[in-house]
Amino acid sequence: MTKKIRTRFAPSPTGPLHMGGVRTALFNFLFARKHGGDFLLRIEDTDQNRYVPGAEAYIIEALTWCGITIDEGVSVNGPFAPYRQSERKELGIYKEYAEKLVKNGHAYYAFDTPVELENMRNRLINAGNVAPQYNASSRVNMVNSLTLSAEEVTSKLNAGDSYVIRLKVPSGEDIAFTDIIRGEVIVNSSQVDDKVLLKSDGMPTYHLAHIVDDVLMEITHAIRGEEWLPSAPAHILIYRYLGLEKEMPQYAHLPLLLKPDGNGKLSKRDGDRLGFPVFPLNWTDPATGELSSGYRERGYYPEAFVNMLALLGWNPGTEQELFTMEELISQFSFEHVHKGGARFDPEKAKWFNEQYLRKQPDEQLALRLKGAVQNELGYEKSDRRLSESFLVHVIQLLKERVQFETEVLEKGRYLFETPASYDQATLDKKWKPAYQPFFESLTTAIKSNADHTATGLDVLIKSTATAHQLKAGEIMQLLRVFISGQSMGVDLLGMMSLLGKEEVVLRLNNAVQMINDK
RNA sequence: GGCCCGUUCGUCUAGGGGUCUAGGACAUCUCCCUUUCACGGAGGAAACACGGGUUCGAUUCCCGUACGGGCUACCA
Repeated sequence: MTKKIRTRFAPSPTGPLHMGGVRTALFNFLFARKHGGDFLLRIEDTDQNRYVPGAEAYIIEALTWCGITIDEGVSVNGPFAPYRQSERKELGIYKEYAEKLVKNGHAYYAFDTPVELENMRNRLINAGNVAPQYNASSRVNMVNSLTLSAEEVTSKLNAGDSYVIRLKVPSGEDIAFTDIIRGEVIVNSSQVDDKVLLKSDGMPTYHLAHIVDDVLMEITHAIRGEEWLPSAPAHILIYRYLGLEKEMPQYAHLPLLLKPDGNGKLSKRDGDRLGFPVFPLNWTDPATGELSSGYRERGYYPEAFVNMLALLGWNPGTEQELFTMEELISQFSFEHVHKGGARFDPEKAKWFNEQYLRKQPDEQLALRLKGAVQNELGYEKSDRRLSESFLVHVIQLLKERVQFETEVLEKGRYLFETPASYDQATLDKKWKPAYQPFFESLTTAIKSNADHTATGLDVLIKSTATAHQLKAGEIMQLLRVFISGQSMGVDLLGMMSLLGKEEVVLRLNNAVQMINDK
């Protein structure tokens, strides 16, 4: 009988969810869905000092925005509730497991004060040890249930002395485990310190908590970031000492997301520095009021964001680049997850958005554009520029020239507003007084012409040009500037047709007026 | 420093002993399309970190070196 696949994303609510965290959640989700399993969200709030209000809600909102649906967890509950470790602590489960380890001789009470720990480290450093550890060799000099008599320990415990429970890691023992992505990993236990399992405030550390919960929640695959690889051997040991090796999930350590430039992993600072979001959603730090921008507010489609993220460290083994969530689910596999870290490229992220923008139906883009136009330009409801036909036409003119919906109005402002100024460089370069009669008769011609379609205008402009012994090429650029104020932009004829006869005539008159005034 | 993990175009990556004259995408360059700018089309430049093995043959396997990353807390 094969167990039902169950994965979990278990973030710590210490701030907004980093895009690397979203990717970890995504891979957990994809793997679970692919195998018809469950995906859980567990909140690992065991560090009360780092707890940030609002972070948990942010995480849930971010995952929801991404389309990463949760089967069980803080937001939806489930058979293994509660899903918040601070609440699970009340169940006494962590202490129970920690004490079980003490009883079977694989963990011990340690009463050392912070000062004593500090002294120990300094002693070791002075002795030439670069990385001082609380381990098999140093613990013999410390205040713990291994060095104290049973009576002393009991009396300290009864007196309510502060203590932690540490894992008793043996020395010189090879610990091997199989990582789904990396294969066999072997570490000598001498490299592992006696990790704190239960803190003096009664809270478990991550090391103990994730194991207890993974077992209790019947997690089959623990998929997490590479930063956990060095402590994985300690986790293996805990499972072993708990007699739970058969229940141990398979571990998969994902490669990290690296900075677009320079060295190191992607951090919040890179976003500020290079001008791209590092977080899925906007986040305002409750303590400092500082705002970190999110992909959502930048105008990214969640589908584009997720697609981009999926391809950072994973590939389908084919040349396909655009995936729906369904396709990601059906094609995801650890065999195609990279081992090396992936440098994040903000340019490619934009490209993904552009691809998704083009897939949007014109009518929907127009509808959303309407909201933006109303907001910014505040037209009357009956204004022609708010009509669906006008807006859809705007979209058609601009759709393939932008990467974000917000750019439509930004780049196409002149489709809504009569220009207040004209591109001087083009005027200087192209304008000749001799052209004036042409523009005047073109204005008249347009005014009296019934056919205001792009092709109709094309014919009209060309014939008027011919009548003035001009070639179309000579005046087109000027016409563009007169109509839009700018030297470049959307298709000129399409733009004139969209604007309508009245507006075109108005703009042409304004332009000629402007020339005369100079 | 120690330990662990990694290393194919600038970037994300395909490829897992002969098919590699190393494929795709982003970015970049050139040309075409075009009234402009884009889009689109065509093309170009661009990579197996290095040194040893193993092998008839290594981008692919092994070992070193270099480089990069992570970890080295009563944080996760």
